[in-house]
Amino acid sequence: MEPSSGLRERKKQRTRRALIAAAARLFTEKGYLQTTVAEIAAAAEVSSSTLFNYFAGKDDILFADDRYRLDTALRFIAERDPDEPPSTFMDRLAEQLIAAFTPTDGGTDEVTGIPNSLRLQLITTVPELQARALRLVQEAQRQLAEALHAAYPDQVDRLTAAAMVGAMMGAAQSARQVSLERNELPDQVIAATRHGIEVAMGGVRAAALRP
Amino acid sequence: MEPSSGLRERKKQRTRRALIAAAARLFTEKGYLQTTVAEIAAAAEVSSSTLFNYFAGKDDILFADDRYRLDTALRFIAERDPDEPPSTFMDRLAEQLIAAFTPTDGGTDEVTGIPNSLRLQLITTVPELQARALRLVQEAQRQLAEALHAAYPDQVDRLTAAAMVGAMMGAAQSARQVSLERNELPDQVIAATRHGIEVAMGGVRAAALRP
DNA sequence: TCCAAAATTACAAGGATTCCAAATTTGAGG
DNA sequence: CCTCAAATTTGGAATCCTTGTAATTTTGGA
Repeated sequence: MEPSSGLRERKKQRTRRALIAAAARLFTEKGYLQTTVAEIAAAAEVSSSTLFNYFAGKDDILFADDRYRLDTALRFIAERDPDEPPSTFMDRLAEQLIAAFTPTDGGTDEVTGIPNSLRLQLITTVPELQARALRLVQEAQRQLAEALHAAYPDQVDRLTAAAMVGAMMGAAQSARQVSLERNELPDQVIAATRHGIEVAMGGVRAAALRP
Repeated sequence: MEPSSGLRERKKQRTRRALIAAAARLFTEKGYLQTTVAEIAAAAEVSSSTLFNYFAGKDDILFADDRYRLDTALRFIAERDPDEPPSTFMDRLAEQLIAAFTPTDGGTDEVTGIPNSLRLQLITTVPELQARALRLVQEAQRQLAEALHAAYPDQVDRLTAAAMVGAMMGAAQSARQVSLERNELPDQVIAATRHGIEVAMGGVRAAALRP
């Protein structure tokens, strides 16, 4: 029982990547709605049944690596300096979130190899995918808030933690959206996101100081 | 051509209400996923085709009145006292949003007659409906931000308006969610929402004062 | 009463998703 | 190398949502 080495495991990873790659290619060529699950499976040389073994649905293929991103942020919170006060920590977390929101540029996802531009275009274009993305963000917020409370159990109660995370993420998203709708350049999108978080930070800092 | 009186129009409204009522009843009795579109149509004594004439999809039936709620908030912004400064206006808007978030209690929706408890339970339970609700919230935020900017074109730019609305709504939602997950009473849910908005207001007020 | 517009309907088709049982492949032990 | 149990894959049926179309019915006004 080799958990991460055996042939079986390697083959599974290869199939998984093949499915993601096939989906990305077809979505780019024909669009999301015009691509059928059967076509993706065929392009990856597996049956449709197998596709559903790997992903819960057509939309899940695009969000295959989301747990990875979230884990990065959760680790950032968990591994904080135990002596750092909440107020300055929130400032650093803000920077971290800005970085996480960055994938506006022309790169490709580290884990899945999906071009960020494709993902972004699909999320803003296809209602079904926008909805999926929003659900993931909400779940991420939940966990971030929980981690924040766990990091400062005596100084930040669950409710305040949720409010702080919600304010930061909500402001960041809204501001970012405005910039994206203006078709601004990546640098400007990041600046807009930063501005949004900065607006929220006014209240977040105050909440972090008042235990 | 009587726009809102004729028999034709009245009959349409009746059919619409019948569909919503049938859906609400069946969702309550058998659950959302277990209820088919055909069953809803049959219970309302129309064909499935007609159901799709009235609603874009099964999930839309539950959100039939959302435009109404949003319009209320938009009117609140549009009809502000032209001389009121942004900072105090935002305080009043905050109260307004808390009220809008209130439907936690045991009442039923004014427009559709759907019990708030049913809607809330379904939204938190069925992923598809949660996603739909989140998309509606995002769209509402967009319009609120636009209205806010329109109300104070010289003092609140679009980006800051979006950030303010995003922070308030994000914080309110997150905090409310925590309270709901604890199965708290309506009063406590409202208090939690208020707390969330209060956290966000710290930054929002500052942004409203800095033109 | 008669007509044109508006609604409703039946029906077919396409596609996502679930389920299940059969067939295949893999890993490990002998 | 051989064999077997477990893990994977697969084909295919079945259900349901959703869209599109063309026929039919209903409605309001002339």
